[in-house]
Amino acid sequence: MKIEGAYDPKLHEEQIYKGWMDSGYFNPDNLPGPRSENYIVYMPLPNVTGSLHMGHTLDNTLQDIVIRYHRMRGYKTLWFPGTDHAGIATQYVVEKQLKKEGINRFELGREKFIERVWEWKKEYGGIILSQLQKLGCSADWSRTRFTMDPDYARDVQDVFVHYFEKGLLYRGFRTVNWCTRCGTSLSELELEYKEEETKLWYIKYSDEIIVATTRPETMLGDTAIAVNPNDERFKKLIGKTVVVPIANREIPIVADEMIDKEFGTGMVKVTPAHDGVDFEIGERNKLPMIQVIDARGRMTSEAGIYEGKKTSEAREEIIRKLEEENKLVKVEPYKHNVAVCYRCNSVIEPIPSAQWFLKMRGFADSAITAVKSGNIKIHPERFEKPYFDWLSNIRDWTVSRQIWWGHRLPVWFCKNSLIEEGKESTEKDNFIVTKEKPHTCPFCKTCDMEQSSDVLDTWFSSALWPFAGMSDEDKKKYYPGNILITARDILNLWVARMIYSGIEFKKEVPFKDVLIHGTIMTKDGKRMSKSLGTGIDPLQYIEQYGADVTRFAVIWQATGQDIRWDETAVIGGKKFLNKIWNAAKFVLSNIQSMIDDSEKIEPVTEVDKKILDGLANLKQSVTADIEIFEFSKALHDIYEFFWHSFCDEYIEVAKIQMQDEKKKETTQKILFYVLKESLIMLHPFVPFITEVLWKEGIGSKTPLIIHQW
RNA sequence: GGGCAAUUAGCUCAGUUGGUUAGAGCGUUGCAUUCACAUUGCAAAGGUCACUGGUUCGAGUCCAGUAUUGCCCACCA
Repeated sequence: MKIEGAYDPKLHEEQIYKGWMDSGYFNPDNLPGPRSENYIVYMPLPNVTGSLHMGHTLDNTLQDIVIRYHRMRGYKTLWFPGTDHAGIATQYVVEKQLKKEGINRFELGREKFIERVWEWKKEYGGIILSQLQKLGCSADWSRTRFTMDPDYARDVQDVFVHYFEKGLLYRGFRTVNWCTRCGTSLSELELEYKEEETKLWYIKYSDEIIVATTRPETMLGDTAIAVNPNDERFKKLIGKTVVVPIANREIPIVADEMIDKEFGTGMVKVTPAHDGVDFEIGERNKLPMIQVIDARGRMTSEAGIYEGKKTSEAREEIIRKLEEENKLVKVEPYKHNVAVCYRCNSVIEPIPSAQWFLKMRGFADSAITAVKSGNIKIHPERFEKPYFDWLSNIRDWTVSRQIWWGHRLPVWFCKNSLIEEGKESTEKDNFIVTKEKPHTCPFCKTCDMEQSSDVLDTWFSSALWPFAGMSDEDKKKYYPGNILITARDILNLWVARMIYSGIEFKKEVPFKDVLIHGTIMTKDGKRMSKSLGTGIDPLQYIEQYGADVTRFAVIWQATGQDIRWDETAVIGGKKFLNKIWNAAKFVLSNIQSMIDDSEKIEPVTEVDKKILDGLANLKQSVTADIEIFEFSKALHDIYEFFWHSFCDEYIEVAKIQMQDEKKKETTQKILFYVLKESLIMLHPFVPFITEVLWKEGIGSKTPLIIHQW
């Protein structure tokens, strides 16, 4: 009983955490008791480049609550931690580092560059995980995985080969979203949109044909004009041809349902090589592709005299030329969204290239069924709608990336039958898919084959997180999990992909519940962002007030809606911890020896009865609330009970009751009992202070972390 | 263009299936107390529950519409 002074988290948190680590109780294999039932959580992978922000703090505190609660409830609990290699993001970070040294990755070469990334990972890659430990997260760190670990990589390659052999993965030459800075393709989920003030140029192709465009420079790659088949004005034009100005090429006029009669003139220039929609129109109408912009964002030789110029330069010159030729009939100011790379913010250029695609229809259906059938429940339910919408309209997923940091494709090309660049075959006539490097080339029988230089989209590997890279035993024992807790922005990007991957490879959904929590924003309702300088650093709170206060402040506000961060919740947390500490100090200094509370306490007075009833009711409601993920409500209720019912009312009366020899013993028992039970209920929320009081105040030999709820 | 959410005390938010004087944290005001805690206690002030209409004996709570704000999705070039 050495609870003295005021509570100082700095004196305890590190030591308490070490005690937990040493106990081994984060690992389900070390937990005492029968524990027949699993409770498993797969941590949403933080990027290896990450640093703890408010989003992580909320997300991981919630996960820690469910883990700690179920551990105390006697489950075999396992929280799988790890980091994501975050292909583009990490490559970008290391490239910036190189830039400071005055070199770029091409000068270094692929192998040396990857070595540098590994070095970077070794030095900084553990930061986010150690920050989660500071927060008190009770994940099983002995099972930490990294999505580029050898075991993980092997599983990723198996999956690739599996998809290919099932005919679900194909190579195609298509117009894809391309980041000219990163030099890679991107999936639609990796794009962000930025509003841009631009112009809509009306260009006259002939007297009858005028089109409106925001990108005049792509006209050099036009291979058709399209109109809506139901547009009476232009029906007579369908099937005729027209000459593209400047390029002087004859192109057909085609019909396509996709064309909006109301927009612009109702006629559209079709550039299959440089626009996703146009590519599809091109496919439907069997139009050729003419690539006028290259992978670096410069005009190609197909652009004639504009070859080598940046698209912006080419645009200006083309507009000038059109004016000279009287082909520019109107210019309107126009506002629209341009796609930018989610990592480097560069404008996305759709260009045609050979990529690998995963057929999504079947997977999407299985992911839809998993939720519709109730095998997986999404909370709150309203998030089911965007999930279904996205999966219903899904397109094949571009899984290849032209960067260096990532899982290299297990694809091998014959060196002697390589096909002209930009015209790669989509047939299996010059490559094979296999995990091991082949001994002899099946095509030319002489070369030693060359591995594809592409790597996989990062999400291809994170989609396998609930099982990839685990030991064979863990794969059997610790799948499926129970719940996935995350923010809404990765519901499709990641959660949906884990669901169908789990069904495909484990024949069972990876978790039963998906809990989507609110997003933490600034007090003004702005998104917290490092680059905008609007972020609030949770580490600063942990440093100043301790992890418990930080967790308290986050949960206190996490009611399910988005959170406008309220600084005063931190003050509230700090006061509450002080209250807990002092109440414990009072109770423990007013009892002579440790009380055996195993026998039922018989209340003597009305207040005795009231507090015991209150406690019993609280326990019931808190338990129920945690089960339905109402963590904030549970915390508010404990707070209310502990502060007002216990401290303000009971303890005050107890001071008087303890003067009376007839009531003294019962009062002491109740004080002790209510304190103990309160610590138990508070533990998942504020684990450090409760464990300190449990160990040093109550003097329990077994830690609170495994004490029965 | 479509969808979702929010609008309740000065600030940030609760308010379950419609039912007596609408709650909390922080802040404000007054009083008290060095007896676990001034990181305290007691008390108080402060709200036409965005607006309009409807259902009902009764609505912050249900329905319709309006306004404002935020988020997401979308192939209007």
